Amino acid sequence: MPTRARRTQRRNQVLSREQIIDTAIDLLDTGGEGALTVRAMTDRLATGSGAIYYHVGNRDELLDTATETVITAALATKPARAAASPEDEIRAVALALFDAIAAHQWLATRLTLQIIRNPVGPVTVGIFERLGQQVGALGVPQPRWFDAASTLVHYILGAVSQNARVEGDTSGIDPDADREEFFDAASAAWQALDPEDYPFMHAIVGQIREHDDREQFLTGIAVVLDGLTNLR
Amino acid sequence: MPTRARRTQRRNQVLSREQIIDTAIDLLDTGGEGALTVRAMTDRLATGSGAIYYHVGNRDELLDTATETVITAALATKPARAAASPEDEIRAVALALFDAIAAHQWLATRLTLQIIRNPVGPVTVGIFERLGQQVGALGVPQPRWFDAASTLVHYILGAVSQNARVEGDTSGIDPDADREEFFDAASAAWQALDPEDYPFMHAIVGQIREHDDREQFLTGIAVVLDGLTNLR
DNA sequence: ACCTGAACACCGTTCAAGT
DNA sequence: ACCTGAACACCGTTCAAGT
Repeated sequence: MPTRARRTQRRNQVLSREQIIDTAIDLLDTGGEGALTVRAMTDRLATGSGAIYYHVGNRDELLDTATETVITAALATKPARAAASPEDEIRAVALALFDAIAAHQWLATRLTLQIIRNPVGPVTVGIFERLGQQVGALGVPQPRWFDAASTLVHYILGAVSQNARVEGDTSGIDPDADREEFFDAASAAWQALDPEDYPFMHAIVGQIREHDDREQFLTGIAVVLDGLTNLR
Repeated sequence: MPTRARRTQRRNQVLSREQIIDTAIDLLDTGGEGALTVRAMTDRLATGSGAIYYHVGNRDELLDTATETVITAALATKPARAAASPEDEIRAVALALFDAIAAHQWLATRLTLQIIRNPVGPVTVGIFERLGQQVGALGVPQPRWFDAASTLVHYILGAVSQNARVEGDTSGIDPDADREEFFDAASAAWQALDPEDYPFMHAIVGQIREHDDREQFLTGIAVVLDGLTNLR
């Protein structure tokens, strides 16, 4: 009769699941997916590998839980105050995801993976519900709600994933300088393409150089929202 | 003076780079990214690991080359005949990518990865050029070409990636039966969600069950195209 | 020039054993 | 109940050596 749970555990539980997830996220942020090794975890947490497996099952589950933690936090942004338009709500969610992936590069791959194989988890459901609740107010008729929400999710996740920066090679010292160099090299390469075969790339090199990822993302959302308005 | 290259090589070159890439693609298609191991390669090709490294550098490069091969082939679909509309052209490219990922599940992750870190390679450039050439005809003004093409690429790759099926667990015997079961379980889980908290998910369970991925994809493209028309 | 295959450093995961 | 850490099977990659 467990009316009162055994109060003193055998030993102080020194390792919590939460603690494990937090250091996992830390390792991922610092060195990308490759840096999340069981041994790196045991070093940081000063335990044996068994201790980790006692709490988390396996590496893949750890990755999924880390994803869930970050995304849930990102979605927890308060639904704006009172009179926000559906467009504003959608933009808020989209930008929250954009920023989450900017802060955690490894998320891009993992997020897609989770949506593919765990349509029932809090990540997939959370994103769909949050965005989906707005499409009605947007003027989309009921029978098209799923189509509309899917289009939004596809665009947002696609854009956000492709804006993630290079993973693994976080070895480079100054991230900004890296980005500059990266772009210089890319521009040069685009310029070098045969204009006969690649007229479009030639026409837009300048635009690529000057564009701002976040602004372009918002433009894309505006395009999709506009299109959804005409969905009958 | 190498006016005429040494005609007889020391030994018949028995292993070609192309051959290596082909078996890599085969392994990937059969068992997902996890199945592409150097040892599996040496078994299939009856060589030592060194032979493979002589031709390809490393595993990551092999994965990239495989991606390049498949995507290039997919894009090589002839640009429809004469009078195709820009919308038709875009749809043709989109569906080619859709089908490529359907046939090669591992592509989803790898394609995004390549676009992120190799903006200069044939994959990124090929996709952008092919789609981009149409946005002018669509009525998008020059200064917005990059925005328009990006929106298209983001949507298409997002949608196409999220339609990829579960990787790794190709262990299940009958893929169709699997899909059925998978959907039944998902539907049940969605039904079980609290309708107070998840009104949208409840409203669309039926739509999810009945929808067709490919059709929905085309709807999404129509939405984006429609939105692009108003991009000034 | 092209290939062999042993060797190396490093993985994720398990499990008997401890407290 | 919670943790330890040696052991296992398996990785990707290198490299001296062969032809």
